[in-house]
Amino acid sequence: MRKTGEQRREEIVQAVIHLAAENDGGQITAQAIAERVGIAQPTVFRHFKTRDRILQAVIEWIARHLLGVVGSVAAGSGPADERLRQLLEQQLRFISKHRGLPRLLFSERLHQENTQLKGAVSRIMDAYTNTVAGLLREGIDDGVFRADLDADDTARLILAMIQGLVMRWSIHEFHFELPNEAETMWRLLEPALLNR
Amino acid sequence: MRKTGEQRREEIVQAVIHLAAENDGGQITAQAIAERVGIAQPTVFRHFKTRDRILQAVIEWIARHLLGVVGSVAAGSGPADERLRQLLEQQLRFISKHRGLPRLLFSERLHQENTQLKGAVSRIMDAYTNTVAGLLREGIDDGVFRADLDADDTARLILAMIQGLVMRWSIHEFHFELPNEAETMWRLLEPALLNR
DNA sequence: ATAGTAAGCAAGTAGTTACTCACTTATGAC
DNA sequence: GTCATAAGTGAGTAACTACTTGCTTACTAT
Repeated sequence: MRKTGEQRREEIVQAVIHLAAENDGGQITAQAIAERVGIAQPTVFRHFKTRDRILQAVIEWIARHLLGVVGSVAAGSGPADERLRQLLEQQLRFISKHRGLPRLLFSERLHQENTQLKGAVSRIMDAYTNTVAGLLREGIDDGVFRADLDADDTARLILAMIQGLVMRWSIHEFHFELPNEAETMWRLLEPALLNR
Repeated sequence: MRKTGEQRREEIVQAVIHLAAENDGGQITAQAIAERVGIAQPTVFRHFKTRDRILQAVIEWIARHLLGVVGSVAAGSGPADERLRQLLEQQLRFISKHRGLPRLLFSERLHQENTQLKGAVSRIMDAYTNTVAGLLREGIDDGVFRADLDADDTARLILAMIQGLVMRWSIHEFHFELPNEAETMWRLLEPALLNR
């Protein structure tokens, strides 16, 4: 009876995220989680009834933090194009500090194992898209972005680019600096988005 | 002794691709493969020594066909921008006919289980990027595409966009027409790539 | 002090997995 | 015809999985 349940639950969530970041083929099993947290395997199930509940808590953690970054940058001040650029960079910077995130969010394994999680991921992606689309609409109204942009389509494509980029980073075992890619992305996006 | 080994191996590869396309949570196990092919489970291992060998053969099949599409369109005639547009559409059309492909190529499950496969996926992505980059360079030389484009960076981002798009399609359980998205993509890409 | 509560554990269970073994049977070459 | 070869099978097995059970121990409120 060393720590409270809440502390342990947080530790377990963090353990899963760290395990996902390790590419040594280690699976995210109750045993592996327990070893990482420093408790016995059955104790894991004292804090979460089932493995699915653990993954659910992990997705919630990711959603909270990932959308937190996006939201705070998008809601900032300054011209829309500058905020979008900041959003890209801050997002990539955050992900690069939490290597487990893409492997958890985009692993089909997880989705196959738990259909509920697929819905949760969908909802995160939708919220993300909506935030970016709102930022694009602001920019269109202000005359910064091209008037003929479809805000939703464009937001979805920007998200797709980030996803694909992060996946390449993950497949290449994090061997390049993810935040640097924000500038590369912006070089492609700028002439596509900006008015004139 | 109904069929030859080669026939059975091809059937097994196809079974895996079809199993991956099913979103009912079914796993790609030797048992599931055997049932689909219509043989006993141990017979699967008569044709492939291990499960990894099966997945390797599957990745090879995917590489051959996926890169076949890209290569034939890229090597065609006509202006580079038209060929790139065609490439996007044909690529998405091909993937939409083989729903299992993204779930196999991008599933972390596969990568965690077998590091060799990760390399194979990397190689497919590199070959893909090189083909697109070549097409971009042609267009730049012909004055169709902007001269200040970095062909490699741009090719990687286009691939990333396709990957992210296909992933959204997969997460949304194939509920939208993938090939239609080629036009949406092109609307964003055109002003970013074309000269003037 | 003590009683209730909640965290902890050792040992076990049932299910699933990839893979093996000993054996049978179909097919094609001669 | 026969015989080597290779496809096929039923019946395992060892390893791993999520999860349970019964019991112990630490902390807290009174």
